[in-house]
Amino acid sequence: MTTDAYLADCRARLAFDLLSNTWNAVLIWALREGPRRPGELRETIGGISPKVLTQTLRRLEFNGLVKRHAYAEVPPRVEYELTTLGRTLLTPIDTFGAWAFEHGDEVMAAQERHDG
Amino acid sequence: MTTDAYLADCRARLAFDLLSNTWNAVLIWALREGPRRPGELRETIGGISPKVLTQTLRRLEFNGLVKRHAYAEVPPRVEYELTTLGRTLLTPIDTFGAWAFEHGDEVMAAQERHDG
DNA sequence: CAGCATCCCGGCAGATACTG
DNA sequence: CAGTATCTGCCGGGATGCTG
Repeated sequence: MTTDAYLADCRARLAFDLLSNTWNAVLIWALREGPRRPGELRETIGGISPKVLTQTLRRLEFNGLVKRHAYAEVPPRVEYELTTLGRTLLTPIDTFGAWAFEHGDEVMAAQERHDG
Repeated sequence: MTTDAYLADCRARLAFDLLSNTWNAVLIWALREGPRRPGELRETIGGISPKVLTQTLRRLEFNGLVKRHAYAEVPPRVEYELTTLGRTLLTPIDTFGAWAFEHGDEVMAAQERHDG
């Protein structure tokens, strides 16, 4: 354990706030192999509306995790790419993915148990 | 990277949903060393209201991450404790804590940059 | 002390329609 | 195709007061 405290105003909170949205982690992961266009992202992810996609990407851009590239063409072309900082989140995200892969069943079982 | 895909309906979403609340990760971390009473938790964490504390603990209990022990005493005494499943989340949480410790400044710098 | 009931607020997300 | 504007609903979070 590297963090000795974890309180209300702890800096560690920052990392969770970054991924506390429905799509943030999904988009970072979808961008892991390089620049992608919004259309591509919508197709590969599925279930995300164009508005929410833009909204989420801009939020990531605001936090310095994603860089936006706009090309003056017709029809317009835009690409989003992970920044160096954004790329450093891939490993932590994968840690949680691995956890879910291993323990997801237990969580769902507990949920169903408390339903009845 | 252990997860090959990360889409809208991916199981990895489960892990982020678990920690997508303001206090979930904070409470798990605060319980890492053993059972704690609500009063203790409020004191060590700070900035969380009694209602939200109970609300969050019950949510964790629902997901099988925390166990609640109630003792029939006067005044009433209650303790919350991490389950085996809940304890498996400590390492992933610490991964993010370490990330925030290392990259928190960069995120805050990016935020302030996009403000002006 | 632990916890519930109530009311309120803000942000995320979804659906839809429209602009360049 | 990319993005915006608007409206809507929902849930988490906070404040307050009351009960056992």
